[in-house]
Amino acid sequence: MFSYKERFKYFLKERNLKYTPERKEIIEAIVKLQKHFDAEDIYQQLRRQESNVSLATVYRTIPLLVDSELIIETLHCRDKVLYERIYNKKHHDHLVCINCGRIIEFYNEEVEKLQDEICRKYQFLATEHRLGIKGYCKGCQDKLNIKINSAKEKK
Amino acid sequence: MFSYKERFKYFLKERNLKYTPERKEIIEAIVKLQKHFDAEDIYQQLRRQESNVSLATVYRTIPLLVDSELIIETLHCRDKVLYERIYNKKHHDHLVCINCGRIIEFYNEEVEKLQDEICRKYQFLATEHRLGIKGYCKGCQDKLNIKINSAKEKK
DNA sequence: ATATAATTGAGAATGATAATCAATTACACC
DNA sequence: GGTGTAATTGATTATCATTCTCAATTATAT
Ligand SMILES: [Mn+2]
Ligand SMILES: [Mn+2]
Ligand SMILES: [Zn+2]
Ligand SMILES: [Zn+2]
Repeated sequence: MFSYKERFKYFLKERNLKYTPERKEIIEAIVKLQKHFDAEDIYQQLRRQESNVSLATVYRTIPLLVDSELIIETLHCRDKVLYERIYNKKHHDHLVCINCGRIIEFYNEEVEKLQDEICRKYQFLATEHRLGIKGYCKGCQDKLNIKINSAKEKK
Repeated sequence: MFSYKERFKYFLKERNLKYTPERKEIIEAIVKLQKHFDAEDIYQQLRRQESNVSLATVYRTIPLLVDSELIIETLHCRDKVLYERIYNKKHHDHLVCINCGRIIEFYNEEVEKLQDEICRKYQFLATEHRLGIKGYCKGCQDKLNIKINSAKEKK
């Protein structure tokens, strides 16, 4: 069980790529980031930790992090691509509230099994899957009902 | 059971929006389009049918088509948003080949049921879901195996 | 026919991401 | 520890899908 940094170092060596200070700082930023983040979030975290890595380098490094299976692209949200760490983490899918943006993570064994079945049926070799359910979280349902009701009352 | 055009007309009236020649031509283009299309595909279809509707109007009309539940956003593919018609069509999900871009559609009743269950569990009110499985279609698996093998042989 | 709010096309703006390029640097090898 | 070389970087520019602006036009209710 290696750390993110060790795993990234190993991945780079494997490909004859260099382990630069910039890449070291980016990995350090990644492990500090919360659940779902985009390129700009990585950049901001770098600033927080006194690093001057450029945004261009952040964008250049993301594919390396994806290829090394340290992070994965999870969602598209407001025209931005969101990533999250996956190394040493369990796979899961997402419920996304279209009102407040809240993201609920879930894992369902049966869904996973059914997906395997579907892939077998179509002789499809899956590398990744994404189940995203959009709608309203409990909080927003309540909020919006209140609005609908008061709107009706006013009528 | 209304036609796409009738439904769109009705939707527009409901919202005090105008049924313009441009919107008529866009609806006519939509029903002629194949499975998955983007804004540019709509624009090209308009050209084919001798219409001069601008791309700006296409982009402006897409949200109306989505709101009226005639089309839905299905996939992000190569930084483009793909849509497909959903009116009078069965819901389905997608297998996408990351090598050749082929899209296989499937429907699985059990997956749908499990999703309802998951939403109940989290008191989540779903408006939409999307299950996308990425990987290699049978054809590409074969092609790539050949490549891998010949690469190994050369070594 | 009139009034008015909605709609349009053309072009400019936006914004995330990718590409360029000259200067720098990691690191394998001696 | 120096050397050579291909990889890397930051700064800048380019890309390109999508949105915005605005003046001119038009659908539709009255
Ligand atoms: Mn997640
Ligand atoms: Mn489809
Ligand atoms: Zn919410
Ligand atoms: Zn394929």
